Amino acid sequence: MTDPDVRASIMRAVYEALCEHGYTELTAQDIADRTDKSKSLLFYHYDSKEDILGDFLEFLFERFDERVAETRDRPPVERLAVFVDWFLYGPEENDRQSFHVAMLELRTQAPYNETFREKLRKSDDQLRAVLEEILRDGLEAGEFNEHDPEETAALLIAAFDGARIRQLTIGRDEYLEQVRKGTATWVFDDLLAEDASFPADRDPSTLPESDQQHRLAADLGNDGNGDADESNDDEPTERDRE
Amino acid sequence: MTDPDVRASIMRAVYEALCEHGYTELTAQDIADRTDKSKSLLFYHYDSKEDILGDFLEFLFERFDERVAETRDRPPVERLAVFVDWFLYGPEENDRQSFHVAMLELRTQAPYNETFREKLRKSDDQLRAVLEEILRDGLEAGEFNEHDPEETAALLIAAFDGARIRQLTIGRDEYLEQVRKGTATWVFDDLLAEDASFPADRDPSTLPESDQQHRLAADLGNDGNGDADESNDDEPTERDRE
Amino acid sequence: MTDPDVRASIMRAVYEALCEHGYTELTAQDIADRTDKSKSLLFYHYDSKEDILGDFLEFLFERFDERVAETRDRPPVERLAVFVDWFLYGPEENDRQSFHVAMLELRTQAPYNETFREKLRKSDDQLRAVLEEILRDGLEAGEFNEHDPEETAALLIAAFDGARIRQLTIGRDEYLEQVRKGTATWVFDDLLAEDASFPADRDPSTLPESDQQHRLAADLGNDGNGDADESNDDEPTERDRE
Amino acid sequence: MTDPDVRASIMRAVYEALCEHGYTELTAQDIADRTDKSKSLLFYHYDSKEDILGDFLEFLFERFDERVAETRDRPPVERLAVFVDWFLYGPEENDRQSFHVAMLELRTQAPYNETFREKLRKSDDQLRAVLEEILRDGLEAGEFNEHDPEETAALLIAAFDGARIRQLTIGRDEYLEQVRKGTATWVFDDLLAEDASFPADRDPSTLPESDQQHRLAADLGNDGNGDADESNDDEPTERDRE
DNA sequence: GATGAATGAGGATTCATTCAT
DNA sequence: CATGAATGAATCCTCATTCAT
Repeated sequence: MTDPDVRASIMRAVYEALCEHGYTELTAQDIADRTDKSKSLLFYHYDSKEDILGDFLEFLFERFDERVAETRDRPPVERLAVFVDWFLYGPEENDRQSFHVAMLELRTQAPYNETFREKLRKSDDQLRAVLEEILRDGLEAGEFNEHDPEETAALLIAAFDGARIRQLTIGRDEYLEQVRKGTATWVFDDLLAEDASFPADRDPSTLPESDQQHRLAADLGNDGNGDADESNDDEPTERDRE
Repeated sequence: MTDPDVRASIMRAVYEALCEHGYTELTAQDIADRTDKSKSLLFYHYDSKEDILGDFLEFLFERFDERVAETRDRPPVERLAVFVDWFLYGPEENDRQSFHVAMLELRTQAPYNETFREKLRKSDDQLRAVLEEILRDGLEAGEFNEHDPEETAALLIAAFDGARIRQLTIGRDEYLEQVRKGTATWVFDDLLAEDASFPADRDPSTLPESDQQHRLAADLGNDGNGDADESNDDEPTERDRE
Repeated sequence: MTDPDVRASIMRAVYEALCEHGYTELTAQDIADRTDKSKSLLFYHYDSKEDILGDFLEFLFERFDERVAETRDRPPVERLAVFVDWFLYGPEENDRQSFHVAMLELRTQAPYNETFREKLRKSDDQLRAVLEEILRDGLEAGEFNEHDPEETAALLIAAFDGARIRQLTIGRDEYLEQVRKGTATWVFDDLLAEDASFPADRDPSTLPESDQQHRLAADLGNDGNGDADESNDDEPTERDRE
Repeated sequence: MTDPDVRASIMRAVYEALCEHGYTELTAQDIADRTDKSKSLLFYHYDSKEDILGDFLEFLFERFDERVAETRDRPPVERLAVFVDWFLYGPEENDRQSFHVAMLELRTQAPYNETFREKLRKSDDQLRAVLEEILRDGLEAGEFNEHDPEETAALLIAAFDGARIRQLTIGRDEYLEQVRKGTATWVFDDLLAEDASFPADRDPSTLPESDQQHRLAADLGNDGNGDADESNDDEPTERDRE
């Protein structure tokens, strides 16, 4: 796998195929179908289907890396708010749920798959590191009250992840809002120095234009608003079955 | 499906097969193999493999129902501690990880499966109801400070679930302890009236003898320490592949 | 199989199951479902599914026998007209097509099944014998011109059967009318003595009230107008798949 | 399915499998076994077993098309005689009965199968068109007396088809001769202008060397006298059961 | 007689992966 | 590089038939 263009086109195909079929129902053919190349070629570039997905995780990780740096110059409170919104609501509110569902499926394969596990660990480490950095910066800047950044980061990430997962799997969208309010009540209100306050209600208009995942979609060469199913609410999208 | 014994034996087979193969790799044959009956019989009792798993979720739900009542007579603070320990650590510390991993796989299929979704929703509703009940009881008993039980329950469950999921998928056991401490710091310390305090460190010896999931194992007719893989730590168990 | 009531109820179940599922898709369960007894009992009374169908053919044959006698006292020309209408249009015009389609499927199994073959031969022999009898009676009565009854009977039955089959299989209803007119033109017009004439157009109102197959339905204990699909024309009924 | 050779080899395998197993008992494996390829390959080229059979009907239709043209330059009376012989007796007298039985089974599935129905209709339309053409040509050439070609064609085809079906299913070979004589008596003797006469007895020696179905066999790449069962008379061949 | 339970022997279809060209 | 063709190993599910009660 030398040619970055070929890789990019495969990665994009994987992304789209995951959105439409989910991970469990994903076939090599599904990926090839979203490429202008043949299925056989996939196995020329990769040793196995698993290998392709492994590289996809790597690809995601690389993109994430690039994006994180971009928010480094913002003040800690703002970065924290962006982080919360990004994690809890993802791109375009409920958009791309199907992709996140597929990623969730993939995550559940990590216990059985060394490669997946390793990549997801790197990703987890990095995610916590970013949040810890924000918290530490806030401490140093005197914007946050004294606390243990590591412990707090772990709690917040667990809470956000848990909320997102329940929303994605059982379609309970209200979870997101409840958990957001819960973190505001129990954590942020105490975390922020007395003069500051975490926005009680989420106001999307204050968000920076291009958040992380918009960028992911852009990187993948689509508009982040492709032909994948996006509807949601009470009835999660049925898997696309050919 | 009239005979409860037959159902029980199938449910147990499903449990064991899930532990050994995970959900994604689970075949009807795997289930039958853990029964003294033939594969065809499964389809005599159930319409499809999916149907079997659906009933398994129902079965789990029924057991859970029965167990919850048993802790009702304890004081709220104790119930809360039991709840946290049960959720975060599950039975026998790291035991039966493989089962929980499989359940996690199954949960990720809910977006594609109406039946799974519905059962998991019932389960989620009940779980939150139990925690809210504990919180409300504590408020009424004056053991807890004023707070919004619904919001708090949602936050705690999300955090516990998220921690467990990360531990299960990427094998980061320290997540559990970090999140436990985080909730103690940010939530429980404020929640409990001044004279009470949430145990800073978890001490298994103080736990009541038979917690929920020991009971599940017992219900399923095994010792909760069966032949399923149990090793964990840094390297999650590889799926048992025939 | 001693009890005639049991046999009758099974025969009726076979009839209904054939109407709804066709022969190829017919299962022992389908038959049992239309009985108030269990599937196992079928195999108590019969050695095999094939055996059941064999007895069903026998049953049909017995009914047919009884019916034929009833028209014996009519004049030959009238009997001939009834025969043609009965054969070409069956009961209630296009009704019970599904049954006849199933019987056609069954007939095609005769080459592989000694029992079926034998019963169908008996049935064929009898059918030709009846027509020959009519033709011979007409000859003797001077109502028909000189001809070879055996040869004519064979031709007519082949033509009627072929027309019916094409109508049933490819849904070309016009075949029936064309063949009826064809036989009138080429056979009946020459067959009938100069003073008589075969009705050029078929007029159902002149038919005797209860023709053969109404009786079959009645014998089977239903109204000959059950819940089986009856629609037809250009698009033959799709098989009922549970 | 681009390669015509592959298609041809599959079509031939279908033909042979149909001869040996009949339609009802035909499995994908039976077809693959008569190929030098694997069963999976069938599903690479076709979507389903049904799809294969659908294409087989199409294939037959194409062959038939080609053959019809070849007799176009003969005089109407001769074409009529060839038509009758071909239809009533098929290739090599009683040869390939098993194939025709299988086709009959397939025809009875048309009511349940849109694709089969459509192809069989095309085939039926063409068959009648050919006969009507012969009759019309004979009228124009003054070789046939005045009549309605459409009506006559329908009658003849119904009679021939009905005769063939009865012969195939119940093994009454005499039907063929009787119906042939019947048509001669009632139709052809009147149809032909006074100076001509339809051959009273069938004399195979006068038939043109290569009739239609010899050609089919040849097209299919075998000698028309393959290893399929051919015995007949009173006891139709038992289906070949593995 | 009657039945619920049980099963063996398929049978259609899928899919990751390989290979000749 | 690229691909169409090819396949082995599964996998779910069906169903006639049997059997213990």
